[in-house]
Amino acid sequence: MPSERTVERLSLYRHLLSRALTEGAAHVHSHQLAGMAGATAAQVRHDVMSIGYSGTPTQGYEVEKLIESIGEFLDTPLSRNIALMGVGNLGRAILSDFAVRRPTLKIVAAFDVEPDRVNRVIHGCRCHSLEELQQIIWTQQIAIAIIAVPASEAQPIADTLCEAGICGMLNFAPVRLQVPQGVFVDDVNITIALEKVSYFAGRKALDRGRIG
Amino acid sequence: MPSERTVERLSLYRHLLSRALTEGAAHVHSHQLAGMAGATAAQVRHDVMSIGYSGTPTQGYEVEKLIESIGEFLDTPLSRNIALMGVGNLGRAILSDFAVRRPTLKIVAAFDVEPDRVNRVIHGCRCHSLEELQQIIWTQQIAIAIIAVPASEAQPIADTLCEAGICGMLNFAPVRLQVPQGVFVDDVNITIALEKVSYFAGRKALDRGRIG
DNA sequence: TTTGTGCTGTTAAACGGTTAACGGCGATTC
DNA sequence: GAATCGCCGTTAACCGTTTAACAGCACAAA
Ligand SMILES: NC(=O)c1ccc[n+]([C@@H]2O[C@H](COP(=O)([O-])OP(=O)(O)OC[C@H]3O[C@@H](n4cnc5c(N)ncnc54)[C@H](O)[C@@H]3O)[C@@H](O)[C@H]2O)c1
Ligand SMILES: NC(=O)c1ccc[n+]([C@@H]2O[C@H](COP(=O)([O-])OP(=O)(O)OC[C@H]3O[C@@H](n4cnc5c(N)ncnc54)[C@H](O)[C@@H]3O)[C@@H](O)[C@H]2O)c1
Repeated sequence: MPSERTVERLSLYRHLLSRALTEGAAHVHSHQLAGMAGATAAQVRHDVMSIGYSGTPTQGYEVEKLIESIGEFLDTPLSRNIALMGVGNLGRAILSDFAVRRPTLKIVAAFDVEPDRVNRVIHGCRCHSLEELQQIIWTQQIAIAIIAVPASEAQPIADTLCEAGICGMLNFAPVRLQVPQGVFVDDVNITIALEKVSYFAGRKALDRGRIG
Repeated sequence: MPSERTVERLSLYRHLLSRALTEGAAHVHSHQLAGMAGATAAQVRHDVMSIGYSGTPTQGYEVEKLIESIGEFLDTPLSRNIALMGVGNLGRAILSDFAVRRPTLKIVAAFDVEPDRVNRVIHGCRCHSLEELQQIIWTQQIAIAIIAVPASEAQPIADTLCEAGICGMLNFAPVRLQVPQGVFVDDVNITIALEKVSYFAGRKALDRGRIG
């Protein structure tokens, strides 16, 4: 039962390792990976141990094998298919980002209410009307949804998604969604993140004598 | 010295309280605020105590006063002015969001290298060339920056910002930035967030018998 | 005025996560 | 082949955060 933070780090490790692999690295030491990830060597070793992989002394971890082990641990029995709810400014930005990069997860369907968006292909992803939601989620085996609709629509959309059998959501709307147990929700709130940065930047600046 | 989590919750409280205020609520109880924020009543009381505000028994917290107290605690001596680096898909989405909503922080200047974006006003925010960076950061008293440039440009941009005296950054590029001590960086990585959702959604679904 | 109720403020305990320490082993070198 | 070095795996301690428990008080009702 790993913590959320541990899962986040493992995901980060995998991305860093994939990049290192393309740069020709066959082995990495715990302190090297820690340096890339902004963690400590002890934490890396602890995380790696928790997924059951083992490196060798003096050689470190085999990059390819470690990537594979993280995948076996992180990649769930759920399908990798994602639905995007709301193809507005943020939704289109996310689609464009996924079109360029190729993560382990894939956005296979988008949904919107605007008639001029429905049935169009945006950044390689088809946009559907909400009536098709249930059927497409079933046929495409979609388990995860990204919520990028206006705040007032977020809860109704979440309800619909839960009824359709969605298991997890990444919510960008500044609302705390009410979902039944068994559905996982993670919030991304840029305003809160900015206020956090502002607070700690101010404190750090005071310590450094930049201001005050 | 509050933790990052505490600051995030305080910021969330303030937004919830502001909304409650517009809906006519003059007082709130700890368990009510906890319900809105997805926390526990004990945690709310603990957080409120940490900022030095006190409510009254049977009445709870005065919404307006509590908002004010959170503001006195969170709002740093830093100016509320933010710079946006990179006016691409994500940058424009963020600008449009800030143009609609009115948070405590404000994006007062944007920067890009594309000639057709420079000197144009996008969602009410003027886009400048990088040559003007240092001067505008000084004259506009900008302390915080949002990084929405391609991954390959993120570190150079971060270096430039640090030299210009920026105290904090919110980084959307999938790179871990190297910055001097005294500069606070927070990362928002959508891919990692999605993988986290996928992992825990899969686990929860297993527990609920939705799959497997 | 007096009593009762339910909330807050505070302190303490429990929990989880991070960090440190150390034994063991593989590789390398002499 | 032996010894040395350095890194990994594991356990334990430490620290911080969350959670719980309780005393005190303000308001309402009688
Ligand atoms: N733009 C950003 O950078 C940003 C940042 C943080 C949070 N957010 C949040 O993300 C959400 C979307 O932001 P945006 O800037 O893309 O807004 P937007 O208005 O540009 O886009 C919203 C889209 O959702 C569609 N929509 C409306 N109701 C719908 C429904 N019931 N079902 C499906 N689609 C529906 C609209 O047609 C529109 O295309 C908002 O809640 C916003 O607060 C945005
Ligand atoms: N689009 C998303 O939803 C999303 C999500 C997560 C992360 N990201 C990350 O955010 C960053 C931006 O994403 P995007 O989709 O907006 O990319 P984009 O290519 O659409 O926009 C990047 C912008 O940065 C500008 N730019 C390039 N070099 C610059 C420099 N040196 N200084 C200033 N501006 C410069 C470009 O001209 C362009 O306008 C990327 O690192 C991306 O990986 C994007």
